[in-house]
Amino acid sequence: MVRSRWISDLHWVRPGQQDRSRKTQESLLDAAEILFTEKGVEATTVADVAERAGCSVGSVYHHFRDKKALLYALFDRMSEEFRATTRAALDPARWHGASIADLLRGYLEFSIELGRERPGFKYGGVEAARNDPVLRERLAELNAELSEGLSVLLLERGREIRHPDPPLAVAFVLDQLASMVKTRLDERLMATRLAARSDDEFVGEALRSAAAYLELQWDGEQAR
Amino acid sequence: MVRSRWISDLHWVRPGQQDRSRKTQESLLDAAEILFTEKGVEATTVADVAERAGCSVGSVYHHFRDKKALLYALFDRMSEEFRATTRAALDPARWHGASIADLLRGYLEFSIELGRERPGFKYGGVEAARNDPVLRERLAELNAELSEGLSVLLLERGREIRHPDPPLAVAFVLDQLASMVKTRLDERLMATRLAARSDDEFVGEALRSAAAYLELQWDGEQAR
DNA sequence: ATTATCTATAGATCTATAGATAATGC
DNA sequence: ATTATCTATAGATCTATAGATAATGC
Repeated sequence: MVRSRWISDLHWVRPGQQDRSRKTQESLLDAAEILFTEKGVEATTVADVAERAGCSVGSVYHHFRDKKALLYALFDRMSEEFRATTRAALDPARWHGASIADLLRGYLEFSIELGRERPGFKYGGVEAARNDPVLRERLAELNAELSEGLSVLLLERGREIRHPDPPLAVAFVLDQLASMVKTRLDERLMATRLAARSDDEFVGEALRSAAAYLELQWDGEQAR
Repeated sequence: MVRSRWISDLHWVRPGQQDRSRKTQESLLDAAEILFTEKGVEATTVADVAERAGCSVGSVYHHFRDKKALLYALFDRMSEEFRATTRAALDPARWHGASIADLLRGYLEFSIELGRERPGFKYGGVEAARNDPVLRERLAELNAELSEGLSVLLLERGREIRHPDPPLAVAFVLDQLASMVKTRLDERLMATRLAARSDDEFVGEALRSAAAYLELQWDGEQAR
């Protein structure tokens, strides 16, 4: 039986068999991650990616069936990293004894750092995914996983919340923080009035806002 | 002296001299607004715009020097509408006697409605502007104008605010509401957990959050 | 007579492939 | 012998123009 040289019939990626092959493939994905994020997928030509990766156009098509396969492979790679990072971050053992305020601070600092380190992530994921229904769907799943995990951790600490509808309040506050981080990380958005303030100040006010909205009570208060 | 037939040397738009000319031009801008917003500027071809507007490609180039001129003209048209609408909305007379909560509710309902009616606006303006430095700059000015106006109205009512730093708090809360509305209006973003809730519930919680964060006090409380 | 529109196409740009050349590892 | 890379280019797509045709308003 003749097996396809490609991993998938839909979005073919050739599995590299030599070391240099895998290296080239990684360079291509690295180049694509930067260019796709900076200029968008459409505005980036296959020649741009090849040049940045230091190889030829022909090489790109040796590894990836077409431009879309390159995008999908990049998305896969980023998904895996994102998933691994958030799973580690959500590990309950890591948060034993932490308050809601601790959790939210951790979440904020985590998302800001992730977005700064890997611009491709921003918050809410690859810009590229916005115009492709399949990727959009998968992106939604990734974000849902993070949001779910955080929700559970927060609701376990529901005693701290005096807002009359904790599930609604938790959903709201997570959306709120995510939106704000996303806006803050996207330097292409209009410079908002808050952009001039430091990250510390931003995180501080965001926490103050969340605490006030959730009507958090700390342990001393619980006994009253 | 031979005068250019174009309004500007940079982004030429031919001033229509017959009625049907102006009509075609409007149809082209209408078509561009929809297509550019739905698919993005790059993914939209000049032929797409012409077809949607019900005219030929040649006609597009009779009215607009090139594709970029069409984008700029569209941006101009939207800027003017946006400016007129927000100026009317910010008219101090309109808000005489209103509390901060009234103002914020007005702002939220206004932005949601505007974004729904004219998808090109969303919140924060034309998607197209994101990849063009000139438009990005002008978009920032538009948003700054709205944000400035709102800030003034809110700070005039500073007595209601018990947050220790009212200017910071107002900047923060305006950014917060803008980010959330933008996220909510962009159906291409991942379906957040809040997406299932009604607009009323969304506005209600957003106001509750803003009031708690600003530590608003109403008149009855001021006297204490 | 002038302005607006259409059809047809030149020219530029980009994706993807064919075929030749170089490197790797059994 | 197989795998990876490069060069050169065919084919598709898109922008923009040239030149012919139709509509408008003095």
